[in-house]
Amino acid sequence: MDKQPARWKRRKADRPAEILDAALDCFAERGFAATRMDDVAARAAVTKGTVYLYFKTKEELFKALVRSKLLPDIERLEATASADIPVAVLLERLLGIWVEHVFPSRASVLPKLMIAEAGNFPELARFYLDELVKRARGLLRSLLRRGVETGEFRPVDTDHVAYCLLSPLLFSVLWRHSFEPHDEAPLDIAALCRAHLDTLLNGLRPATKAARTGTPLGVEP
Amino acid sequence: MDKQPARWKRRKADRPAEILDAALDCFAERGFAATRMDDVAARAAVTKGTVYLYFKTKEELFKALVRSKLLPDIERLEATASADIPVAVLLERLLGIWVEHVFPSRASVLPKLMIAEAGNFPELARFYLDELVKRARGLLRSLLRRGVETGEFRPVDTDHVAYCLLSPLLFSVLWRHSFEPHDEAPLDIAALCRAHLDTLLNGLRPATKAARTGTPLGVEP
Amino acid sequence: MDKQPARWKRRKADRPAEILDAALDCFAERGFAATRMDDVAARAAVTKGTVYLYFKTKEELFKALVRSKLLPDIERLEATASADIPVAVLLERLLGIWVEHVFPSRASVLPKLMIAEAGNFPELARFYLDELVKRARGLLRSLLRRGVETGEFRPVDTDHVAYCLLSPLLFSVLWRHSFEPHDEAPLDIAALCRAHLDTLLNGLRPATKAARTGTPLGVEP
Amino acid sequence: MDKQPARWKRRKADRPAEILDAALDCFAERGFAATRMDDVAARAAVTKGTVYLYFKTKEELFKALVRSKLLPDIERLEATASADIPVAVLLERLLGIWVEHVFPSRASVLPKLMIAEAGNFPELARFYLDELVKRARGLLRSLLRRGVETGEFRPVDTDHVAYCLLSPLLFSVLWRHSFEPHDEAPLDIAALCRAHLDTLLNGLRPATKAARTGTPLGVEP
DNA sequence: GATGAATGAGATTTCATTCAT
DNA sequence: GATGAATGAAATCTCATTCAT
Repeated sequence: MDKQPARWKRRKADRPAEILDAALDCFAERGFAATRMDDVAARAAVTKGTVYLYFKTKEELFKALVRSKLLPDIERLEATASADIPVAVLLERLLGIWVEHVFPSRASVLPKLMIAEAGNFPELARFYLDELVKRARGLLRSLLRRGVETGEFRPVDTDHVAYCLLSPLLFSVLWRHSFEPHDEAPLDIAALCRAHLDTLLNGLRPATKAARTGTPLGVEP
Repeated sequence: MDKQPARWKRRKADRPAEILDAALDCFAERGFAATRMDDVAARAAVTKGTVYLYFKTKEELFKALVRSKLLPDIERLEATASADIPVAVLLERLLGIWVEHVFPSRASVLPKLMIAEAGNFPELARFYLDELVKRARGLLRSLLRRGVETGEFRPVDTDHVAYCLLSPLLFSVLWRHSFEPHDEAPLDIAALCRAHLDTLLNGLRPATKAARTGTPLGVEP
Repeated sequence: MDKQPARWKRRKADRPAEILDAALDCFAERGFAATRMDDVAARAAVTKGTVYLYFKTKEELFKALVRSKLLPDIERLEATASADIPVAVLLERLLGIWVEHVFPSRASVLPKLMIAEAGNFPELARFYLDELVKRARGLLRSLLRRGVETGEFRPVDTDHVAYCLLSPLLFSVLWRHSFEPHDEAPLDIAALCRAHLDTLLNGLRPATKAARTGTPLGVEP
Repeated sequence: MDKQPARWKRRKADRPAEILDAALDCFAERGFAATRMDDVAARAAVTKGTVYLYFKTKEELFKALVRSKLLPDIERLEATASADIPVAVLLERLLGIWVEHVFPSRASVLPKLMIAEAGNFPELARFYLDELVKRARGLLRSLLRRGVETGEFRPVDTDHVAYCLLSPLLFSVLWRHSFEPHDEAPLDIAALCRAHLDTLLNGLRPATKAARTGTPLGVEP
């Protein structure tokens, strides 16, 4: 009577998605451990009990979050990379997607969360490694190999150059969700990617006759 | 008589350092939140009360840990970088230090911890940013600028290339403490640094006449 | 079309009974507190809401269960006991009913439940005491008194011998629902009742001259 | 400052025993499930945290309680039963101990608790069965067998008569902790044991010539 | 009548922190 | 200085109960 006036209003099938969104925000702000289920519930505008209605434990919530937010991105990147055009152009497009869509999305905290919590969630770490990291790594490696095979790039250790290709991208999202808020100026992600692409493609360009006379590493013995 | 004989009156002056070492291990394994003060105390072979004797709170312990473990490394790098030799050689040395000393040290978890907890420890994040990140960033930027000024490198956006230079190094320690244990093969840090240096120095090499006729980014407009 | 066709419009009148049966099973397996309304609903193949449609609270469900399952048994026993034949024969029949019908029935957990929860359900305890225990106790007492009055039994403290008569029967159902599953062999309820009846009737047989010369308790002073 | 005036007063090694006593009281009153750890803590005059300092979970507390309170009683009974005197005298003594020490003790709720919770604590049920029930059962069986062997008792199914011997004793403690508080008059445990012993010993007395002419069960076929 | 999404009070359990010894 | 028993606030998770549909 003097109780709640009007609960049970909504009855959506997207309650789980709403909760996942709320969880993403909370985990992004405070990390996994420091986020309370109450926080998630409050941000999703439901009660704690409702969260538990859809996710059996906090760990399951975290896992569901990681699982649900990742595959779209990697699939988009994979689709882009399958086009039959020069590798350099593909790389430019991939970095463009990163600048335009990956970096700005709220889901870009997930790599940080995964790195931080991999030790505490071995099963999830393996999932993330298999479904995301290895696919991305394989994608970059195959692009680099293709470039080398077609003569677009000079021969390099493609396995490890793939990490070099990836690292600044990973760095950008980590930085954004850790130190950027405390730094004087925000990271210019477009400039970073431009500089990265510029340096890398130059670094991979096949040696010309003239260039070949220089020392490979630019270091005099 | 039934007590410990005065065998190991351990040097009391070392207690704090021992506790910090224990804390480093614990935080490395489980992260900040999941580490209990009991864990730290047990690993330091003291009681919880003793930990509190030296560190007022768990947060203070974390801060002291981060503060105490960082400066040696950055100072070593700064010292190395101040030598008056070609920048390429300096970079090679820096990466050598990374491979030999930074990467293998237990303290290499700290970047991961800091990235994970920056949001929860603003004050510490600022300290880490000022005393470590900015110094490292400045160091790399000044090296790159010197390379450009002396003509050793072609003109580039040194501010952002500095991040590209740093990223694979950061990646290596993050990887080591997150996914490496779940991956098939361990990361070959030496190979990574070799590939990184190779690509980067090539990418920074001033354009020769022949090279200059190619498209800068290797991309046809 | 995508709903259930009107196949099994189950008789609505049976719902409460079905729920009570489900509740009996659940309470039997886990006890009152450890049984969730979800369990009961699931076993009755309805939803939780339906259970609440018929039973206002979990306590009411428990009370209704106890109330509904008991009277048939006691009434059967009372009917049997009213026959005008020797008490010894009556007792034999009563124990036969116990062996054949009471012990094997699912409702034989109820005494255990009542003993366990009497403290938490005073009102129900009083109901059970009045409607069941006292009636059973009165029945046994009157049988014993009749036996004494007719000279079939020797004079004894019928009030307390009634408890002795009852105890092994109670024991049998308690045992069945507590330790029997962990014991090596199941309880042979028929043998138990045979031994009980044998000992008791012998113990109640009027002393003969020869016997009377022995010490009453078989104990030499 | 305006905090607690004087905690940390006591420092006893018997804290665990105090908590067990408190738990016994609480479980006795409300059963296992309905007892909150707060209740136990409050009755032991400590805080919840202290209870968890000594007992890892509520289940462990229950197990420790059962384990700690039982062996003394059974050992006392076993010691008594080992005396080399007529079995009838021994039984009289055993029932005397029951009346004087077992029945009145607070620990006499434990059988009720064990019966109620055996289903939820299989491991504990097995412990109780092995360490208590089987020992008691074995003790009674061997006494009865000895009586039969020495000719003090007539030949009977000792295995099942043992249950008949035990049942009224078990009944007494169950009754005390379930329905007695709701019944008009308390159970006269001494009278019950007297009646039990009287009936049983008479029932076991070897048949005399005169008695042997009667029907064994007092029932005409 | 039946449903089941949602609630919210309350239970167990954890752990950083304190302080008498 | 060192200890460790004790605390108490807070977090996770459960579940009896409600009520719009």
